[in-house]
Amino acid sequence: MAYWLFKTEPATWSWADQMGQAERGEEWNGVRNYQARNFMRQMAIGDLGFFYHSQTEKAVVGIVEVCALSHSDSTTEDPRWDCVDIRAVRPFKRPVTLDQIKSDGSLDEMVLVKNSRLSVQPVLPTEWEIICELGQTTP
DNA sequence: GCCAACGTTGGC
DNA sequence: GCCAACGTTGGC
Repeated sequence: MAYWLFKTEPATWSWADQMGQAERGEEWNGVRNYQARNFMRQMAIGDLGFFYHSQTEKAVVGIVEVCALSHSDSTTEDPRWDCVDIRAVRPFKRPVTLDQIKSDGSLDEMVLVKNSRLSVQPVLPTEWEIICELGQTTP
């Protein structure tokens, strides 16, 4: 099983919105970047991901699970763009801020730090554990 | 609101 | 196939 990170502007699609979809899950559509798309194509059912709020909040706020494999993005006719579906698993007891991640020392190699613009990213198992611990949340 | 970083587009 | 121009994103 692999770990990922999904980034969103909370004003557009927030953790509350995602939670509202409950078990059904929701398309992670709107991605128009090849790297991000390719990561989604690699995802398997049951893979876990961090849900990250960019801009105003800049924090990991919850854990999601991939519940549908990559398929065509319903928001475009362009056949190049695919997306997976994800559903909320649980919120972080305490959101983990970008500041915390940057000052931790052991998370400097995270894509979130090195390439802040990539909206779908892989996360290493060690990074997953550290951030779950910071968020006081079971991995 | 600014700007750096990065990705995409299009002309050559 | 290269590269300049442009657009977008996200942190500050």
